[in-house]
Amino acid sequence: MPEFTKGELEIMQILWKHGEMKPAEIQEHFPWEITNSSLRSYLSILLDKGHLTRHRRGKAYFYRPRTKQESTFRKMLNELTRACCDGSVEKLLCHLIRSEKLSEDDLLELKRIAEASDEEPTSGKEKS
Amino acid sequence: MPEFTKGELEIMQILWKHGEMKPAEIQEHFPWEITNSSLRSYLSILLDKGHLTRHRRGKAYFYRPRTKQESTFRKMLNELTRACCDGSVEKLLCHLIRSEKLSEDDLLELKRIAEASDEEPTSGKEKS
DNA sequence: AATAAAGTGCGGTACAGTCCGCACGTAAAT
DNA sequence: ATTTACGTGCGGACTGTACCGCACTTTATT
Repeated sequence: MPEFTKGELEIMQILWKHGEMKPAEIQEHFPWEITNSSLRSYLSILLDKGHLTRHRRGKAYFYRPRTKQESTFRKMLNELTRACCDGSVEKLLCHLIRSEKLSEDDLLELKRIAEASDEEPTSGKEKS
Repeated sequence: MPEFTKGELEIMQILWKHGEMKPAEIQEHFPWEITNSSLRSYLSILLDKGHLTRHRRGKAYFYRPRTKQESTFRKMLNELTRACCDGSVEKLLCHLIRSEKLSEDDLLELKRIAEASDEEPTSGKEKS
């Protein structure tokens, strides 16, 4: 149960970004060509799964996300960590830093964030 | 084309960890109950997709990963970043740090790694 | 009230993913 | 050479995903 299929995830992204939309609007923002029909198939599946709500306004339904981007992020991150980093967040960080995805600026930013969070730990999990 | 399906990814994990195994061995390490038959279905799919090689030893085939864990990591990370962090690695880092997944020790480690990579950038991507 | 435009519900096809049984091959043991 | 144990190949069933057309409903327009 990988939370979302490819198409479903696309829709969630668009909705997370724009907040509330009707099918035709989502269709316009969709990253590839798709008919309104297909799009609405996804929408009703997401509705069934409980990831979306909708309510009528005018003659169309407007869809709104019920599942938070944040919680999806965590699930995907957990999966990634489990699958490719043997469940270790440390390995994840190492991979991340060695992955060439980070620019010089990112590294400095990272250091800054780490120091800030280190000094003022608002949500740090205790390990010892 | 999400690279691997759930079942396929499980097998890749096991193989990444143990290096080379025959079906019966993989089956034992599989995280849930599955028949040898089903398992082998996955294996032949992975073989077709080119993610695995196999060669006979005794009367059984031994399977070995052809696709690297590292490259899978990158693809999954890209997808995660795109889907939940608007494509920004910075946001990914923020999410990560605020996600309560990191312990105090992790943060210190993070700072250490960041400093090390900062001083000796072996694979840093230029941004400016 | 008739029409046009916009939107919905429903159903349907095609293919991928998951799961399995069974007949056949192979190699060692008797 | 026959049996037994282990392993493989093949094909099948069932479910989910991706995708779409069409008939119907609703609202605004004239």
